[in-house]
Amino acid sequence: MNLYEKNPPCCECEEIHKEVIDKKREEMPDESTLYDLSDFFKILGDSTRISILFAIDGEPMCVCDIANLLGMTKSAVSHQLKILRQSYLVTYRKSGKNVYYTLADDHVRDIIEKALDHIKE
Amino acid sequence: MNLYEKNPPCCECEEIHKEVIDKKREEMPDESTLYDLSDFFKILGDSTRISILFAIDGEPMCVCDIANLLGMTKSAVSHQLKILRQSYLVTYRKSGKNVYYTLADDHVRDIIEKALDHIKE
DNA sequence: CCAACGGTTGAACAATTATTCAACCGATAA
DNA sequence: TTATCGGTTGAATAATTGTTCAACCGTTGG
Repeated sequence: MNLYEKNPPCCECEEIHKEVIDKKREEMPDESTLYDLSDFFKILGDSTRISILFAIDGEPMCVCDIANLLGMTKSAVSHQLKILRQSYLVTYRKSGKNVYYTLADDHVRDIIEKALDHIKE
Repeated sequence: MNLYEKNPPCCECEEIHKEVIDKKREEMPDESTLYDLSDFFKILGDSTRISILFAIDGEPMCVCDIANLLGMTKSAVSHQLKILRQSYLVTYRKSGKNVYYTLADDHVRDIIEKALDHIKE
């Protein structure tokens, strides 16, 4: 029997419980969903971005104020805001020389709230 | 007036809305909470770990089966399982030569479920 | 018009991190 | 006891990523 055909080169061990594997494979979300999910969590997985999200929750803040609040440079804040913008987690409104950022919707707040419950136990 | 005293060296801009900054500063969670939160999301921010969590949801799986299901080496899976263990997201049970992993509690499932709702819209 | 300021951006650098590789441990079966 | 197999681990490598730096854009006020 050809072992190579049974096991792809990436996996050096046998299938121990084939039925379990087959069942699980059906239940798994498709690959793109898994990537979207982890990408979403990756955005929240940075203390700077989490801090920004808390800061702009409720009343909008301009970049300069966020930078002052968090003790960071405008540049660093702006870079992170760009990532949050591209992920649709924040929205902004321009007013004169300032740009005011706030949370895009309540969805994210809920998830962060749930995670807060989790880490507090 | 001494600019340096007003603005720490890390921040090159003025405080535009001092009242807003002061108010926000009071409302912010303490720093350790922000780090714990981002650390938690960091764990979920990897497609391999998310895949593992989906795989071992419900019926427990041994490392070898997980590796086969995901097309990865035992080693890579084991490394990620260690991280998930240290974060108390998974538990395990030894049985002979095998180690069976499953979700530690329903909390994580809820958060992932909420995130799934978010990215699907 | 032009200088000043808030904000953005790209490149470079530094730090973090996921996977590979090889060696190892423990339990099982011969 | 010894060989085998599932699983773990540490070091090394490769890839990803956050911050800094410098330059730039658009708006405002002199």
